[in-house]
Amino acid sequence: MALDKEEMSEKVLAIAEVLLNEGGADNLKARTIAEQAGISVGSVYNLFADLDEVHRAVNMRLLDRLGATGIAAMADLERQGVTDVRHRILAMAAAYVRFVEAHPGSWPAVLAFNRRRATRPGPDAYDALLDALFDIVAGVLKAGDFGLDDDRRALAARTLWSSVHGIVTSGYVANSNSRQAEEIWHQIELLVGVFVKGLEHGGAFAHAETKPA
Amino acid sequence: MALDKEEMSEKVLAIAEVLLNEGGADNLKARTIAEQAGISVGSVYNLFADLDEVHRAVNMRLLDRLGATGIAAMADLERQGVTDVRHRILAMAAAYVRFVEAHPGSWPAVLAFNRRRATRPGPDAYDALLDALFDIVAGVLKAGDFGLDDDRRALAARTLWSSVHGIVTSGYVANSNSRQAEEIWHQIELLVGVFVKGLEHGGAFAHAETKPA
DNA sequence: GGCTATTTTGAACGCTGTTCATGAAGCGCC
DNA sequence: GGCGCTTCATGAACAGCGTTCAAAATAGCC
Repeated sequence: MALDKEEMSEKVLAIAEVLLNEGGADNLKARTIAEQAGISVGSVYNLFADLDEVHRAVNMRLLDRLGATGIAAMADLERQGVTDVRHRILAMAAAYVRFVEAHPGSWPAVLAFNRRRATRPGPDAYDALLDALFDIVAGVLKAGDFGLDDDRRALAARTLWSSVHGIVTSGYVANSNSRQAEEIWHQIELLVGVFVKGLEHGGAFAHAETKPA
Repeated sequence: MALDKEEMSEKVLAIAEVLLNEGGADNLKARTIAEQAGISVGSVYNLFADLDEVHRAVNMRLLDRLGATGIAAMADLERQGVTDVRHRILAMAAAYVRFVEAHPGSWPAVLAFNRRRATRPGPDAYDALLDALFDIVAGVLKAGDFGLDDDRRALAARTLWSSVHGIVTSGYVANSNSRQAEEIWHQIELLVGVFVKGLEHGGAFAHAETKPA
């Protein structure tokens, strides 16, 4: 009859996700969660060490889902036979933008989340999820033949990711006007355009080219 | 003898900046400010409407200083006779990175700061400062002749800014290892390299090129 | 001095995250 | 059923937060 421990945890996380999405990190309150889940405040702390762990768990779910939609977008292109690198990157970026738009409140919370209390040593599951996202982008870059070694391609993937990420967050920190959505997309189109063109013309090694002059 | 109202406000802001830098937004507490400034809690609220206004004011000071260092970096290059666009952009980015590194705690607070309580209509002083930063970048792009009209160049400036911004924040959200500083700089070098190369080869109009095919 | 306007004050309010003694509920065993 | 033991849910209680506001102190003026 009563919910399992794990079921209740998921219920709590679902509630937490809605709260985060509606009002950001400040809206994640232990008493609200308890009330909506039909349990007591103390029980929340029985399932999770503190609210930070709840927030962290919600973020991981979001990152996980983002990765899944990214892979799905890739699969779609594969099915359609799209091989053009620029198009594929744009499709990835579009998936990212859609995802962020679908989570207007909780995505800033994902970004602003400061995990300074984690155990010091080594990368955690959080970083693992981010790496998985990088790998997807790196896979797309692999398709285009830019004469990049593995290290340089991975660097390019991270750079591209960070840049798109910056465009999206810069745009959404401002106002969520309808014009902002256009602005974000224009920036992404320009970025991907110059990025691909730049890679084609060896811009990734601009430093080495300039030096011997 | 006693401090002027404005002097006290500046003292409060100086204290607030230190607090933000040391412990982020959570470390900005009314009672701490009052204690360190030698006044009572209520007096803080006499100078500022609430803590958000204090935070906002600190952020504005930081953005102001960032703009000043950017202009100073530009002037340095001018004096040295550096005209190469790539070098100038890299110098700008370097100034930005140094600034962020100099404010490890308060810079995330600037970015995460959500100004949703401001009066709805129109851009405020906050946006004006950000626009000033954009203009600096746009000025650098103007030097290079990429065949861009004003709108497109402004878009490219915003894109470049957002991308660098994304690289820096992505890098710093992770861990502040010494390796991270290198990673950030490698990403910036690659970004600027492909960006300039891409602009030189008309990558900013990749969409128009691809369509008629 | 006295009178008024202004400013400073800190106790008090309502909210927060978090804890923990208390009690209820399950469970195996006789 | 009765009993001991463990496990878990509970919500009052605590410390801390931002913010307010009646009262006290101060400043300004005649």
